[in-house]
Amino acid sequence: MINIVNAVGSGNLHLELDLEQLGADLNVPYTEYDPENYHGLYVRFEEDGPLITVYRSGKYIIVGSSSLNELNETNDLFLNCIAELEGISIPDNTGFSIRNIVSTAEIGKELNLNALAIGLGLELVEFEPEQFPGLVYRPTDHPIVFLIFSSGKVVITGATDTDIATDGFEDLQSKINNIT
DNA sequence: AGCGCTACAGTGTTACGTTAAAGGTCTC
DNA sequence: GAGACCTTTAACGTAACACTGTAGCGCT
Repeated sequence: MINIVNAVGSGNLHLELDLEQLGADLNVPYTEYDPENYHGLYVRFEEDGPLITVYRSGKYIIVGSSSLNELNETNDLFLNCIAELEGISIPDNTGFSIRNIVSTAEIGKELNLNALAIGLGLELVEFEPEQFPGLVYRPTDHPIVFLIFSSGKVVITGATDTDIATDGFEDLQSKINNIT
């Protein structure tokens, strides 16, 4: 069982945007544009909600959603707000898609990371406890990366679909059971 | 003419900033 | 004890670098 903690998606409005003007015109409670600090316009619908970063090219990124539903709802809200603006028409296909899902899971037992590193294959593993306490595992059969901790907790990142993360984690569990 | 050095242009790479989780280490 | 930092991942555009190639100059 995996638990999504962060979903990242991106899309394209296919419009050249004046970010300063857009930030002023958008009917959104939180916007921030400080080109001296960063060249993207930050947009939020809630103080602690997902963050939308909009670029001059019309491309945008949404980060910080704790579910795919929240990610898609935020995208819809954003597009509706843009569509309300005078002189801007939103294309039918913004190409919005999920780019990265970060999730957590639990193996359910304490792990010996040194033994696990050998069992998983040293060429697929990075483990430098003096630098970072988690073991980084990049399986060849799944397009994801695992951060595995001695407590048995696991962070799964790089997935573009929940099925990819779930399948990868189930595979990891069975590998760990064979090793330990 | 040929070589070596310097200066500049152009290209390529990297960091930035954002988000989230995990747990160890360090500073205050 | 609290908080920051370390690591990973993805997207994005810009700035700051590093690096390479070329041109020009001076010396032998």
